[in-house]
Amino acid sequence: MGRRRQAVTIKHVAADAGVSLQTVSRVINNEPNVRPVMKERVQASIDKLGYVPSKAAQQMSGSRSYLILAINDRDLTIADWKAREGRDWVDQMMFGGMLTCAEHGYRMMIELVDTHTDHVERELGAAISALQPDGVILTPPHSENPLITGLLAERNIPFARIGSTQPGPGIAMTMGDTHNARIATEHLLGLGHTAIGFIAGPAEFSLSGWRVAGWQEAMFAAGLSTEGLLEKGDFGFETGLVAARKLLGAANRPTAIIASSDQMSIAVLEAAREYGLEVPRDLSVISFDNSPIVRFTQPALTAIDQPIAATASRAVELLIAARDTPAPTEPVRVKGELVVRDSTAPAPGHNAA
Amino acid sequence: MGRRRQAVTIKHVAADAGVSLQTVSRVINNEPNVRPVMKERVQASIDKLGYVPSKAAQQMSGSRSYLILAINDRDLTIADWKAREGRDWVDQMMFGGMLTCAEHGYRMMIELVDTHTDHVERELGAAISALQPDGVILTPPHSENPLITGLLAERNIPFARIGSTQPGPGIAMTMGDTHNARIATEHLLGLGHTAIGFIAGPAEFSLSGWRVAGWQEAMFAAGLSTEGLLEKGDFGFETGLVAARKLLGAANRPTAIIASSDQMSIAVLEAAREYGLEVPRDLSVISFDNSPIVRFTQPALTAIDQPIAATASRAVELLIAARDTPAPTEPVRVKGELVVRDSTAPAPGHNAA
DNA sequence: CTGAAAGCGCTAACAT
DNA sequence: ATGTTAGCGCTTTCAG
Repeated sequence: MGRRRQAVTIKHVAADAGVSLQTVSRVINNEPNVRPVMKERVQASIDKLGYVPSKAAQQMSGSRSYLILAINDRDLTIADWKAREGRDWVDQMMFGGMLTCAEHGYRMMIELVDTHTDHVERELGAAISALQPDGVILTPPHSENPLITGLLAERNIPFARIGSTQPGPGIAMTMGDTHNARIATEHLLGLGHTAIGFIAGPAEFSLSGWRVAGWQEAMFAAGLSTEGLLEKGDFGFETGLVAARKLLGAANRPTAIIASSDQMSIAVLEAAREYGLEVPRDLSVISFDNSPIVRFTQPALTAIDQPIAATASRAVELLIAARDTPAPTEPVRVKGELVVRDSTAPAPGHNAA
Repeated sequence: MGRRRQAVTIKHVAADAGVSLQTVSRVINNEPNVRPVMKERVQASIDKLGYVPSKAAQQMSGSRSYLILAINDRDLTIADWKAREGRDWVDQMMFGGMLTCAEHGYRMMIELVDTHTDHVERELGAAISALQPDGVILTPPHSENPLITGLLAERNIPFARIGSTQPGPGIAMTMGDTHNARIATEHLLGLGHTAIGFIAGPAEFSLSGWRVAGWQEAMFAAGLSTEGLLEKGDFGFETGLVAARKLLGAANRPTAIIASSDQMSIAVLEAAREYGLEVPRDLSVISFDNSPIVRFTQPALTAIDQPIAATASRAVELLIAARDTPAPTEPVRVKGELVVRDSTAPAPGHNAA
């Protein structure tokens, strides 16, 4: 395997255009102080020779790496990939992140990092030393891990924290969980439901709490109680089933349930079947995530669409801009929206408006 | 934004261990000609200082980039991401590819390239010039594009062609399509079906033909005709529906249909409904791909699981090994398997064995 | 506005 | 077995 050197380098371009390396460099980086004539001449040579600057060399010489690193939880991600249950979080991150990166001449790379070990710092530190990314996107549950945010801050690398509103270094971002839970609840209120149950996600995720808050706000605003209507799961089917059974087995059985994940919503469907309840006639269900499978459940699930792609895209923009613009100090909010399908209907005995 | 230089470099390690840069380099790369004592001393310094070599610098100095590029079709991939219909091809490639890369200290990056333009060479050439990957994984329909394979061969970059058995440069790989179609057909034959329809994929994909071949082989071996039992789609729902209607509307209606994609299989389910046929009582269906949604259709689909992750993993291994071992000359075959669910049953009027 | 020089962190090639 | 030298391709000083 012969050594593979860059086919055409800045030198070739410089020689071809009859200018110095520096001038070519200025043209590449769109820097000032180049006469239009020169710029044109150089650009012509670049096009002619098909020159593309080497990212490694650019990085070496102390400029950018043109790399954004998206950090995901290793165990969760691998579990999703193995299970093939349709969770397309990674896909949607790439969708939003990669394409926006490409627009700016950047690339995005996914990096899996263990949350639960004490090697977090070693793992992330190694990735950063090896790759020297220009920006990092943190996803829950990494977003609020002080070991991680601390390391990034210390190394002076711009980063976005998706699913975190805490103050501190890095760009805080949310997908509008409170708002999303509120509009889901309001949708049900509008259908005449008054007993609306909620299955929350695990406490390690801040967004679990925000969603509960949105639901409670809407309920309180409607003058309704949430007493005995809140259960908790871990986003998975099993715990969702337990939670759903509790809700449906209670004396004051809700006529609608909002579950904080698609798997837990499917569990609600299952529990409803067990209790002989027909969805949506006897029970309305709203899901969170809106991953591909929700269109194929029986019935298809009304769901809050988490704007993962849009958020990743926004994160990339902010990270790239962070080079010259100060990062936003307030949390950046990218709101989700409700996609109405067949799992929601007027409350039993309620005359539709 | 202060300049971010490598925190700890090979120099620091060399100084700390009291050896030359070269010795440290040798230890890093596990090269011979280092006394165990030295090696230990250097390793101690590396661990102490938390040193991790910069990929950019390694690449610059003419060694590896430690990067494997996975090329996917831009339009198809973006369409999948947009549609969110559960196609998890990219996920599964990352699953297999990334993890295997990580085991060897490599990373994998997804790159989207347009098939249908004449910029293919420019686009891919640019990615290669910028990134200098140590290996490239080609997926259909890129795998047999001579513009692409030619470019890669010319630049002397090891590459794998998934879904291609043609001779020529690069490692040819298949997911056992002929075999897979055969076992699907045999499964149906075993259930007593004799009229087994097949909905093929588009001709641009070699694997479309292989699958047809596997089906035909099995049919012929059983002494059955395939006359009027073959239709074609483009892997999508709409064309699948047209094909399914043709098959089910024909005089000699098949009692079973194999469709070359999940979307087309869902279309078969839809068409069956139109014709008042109950699956699997009146019609058995086998799908290809086994993406997440097939478990949620009514009924859940029996499907051939395409071993995307396993194939990507194998590709990475072969690519990394290509540095010192000659690449395999025969096509590498990673077989899929049949996952039996609820869409297949004995043929009408057939007594189960 | 343009160019020349120095160096980023590492490894290949050549000493020793 | 170890060290020295010379670059890789680019950008950042610093001179003109």
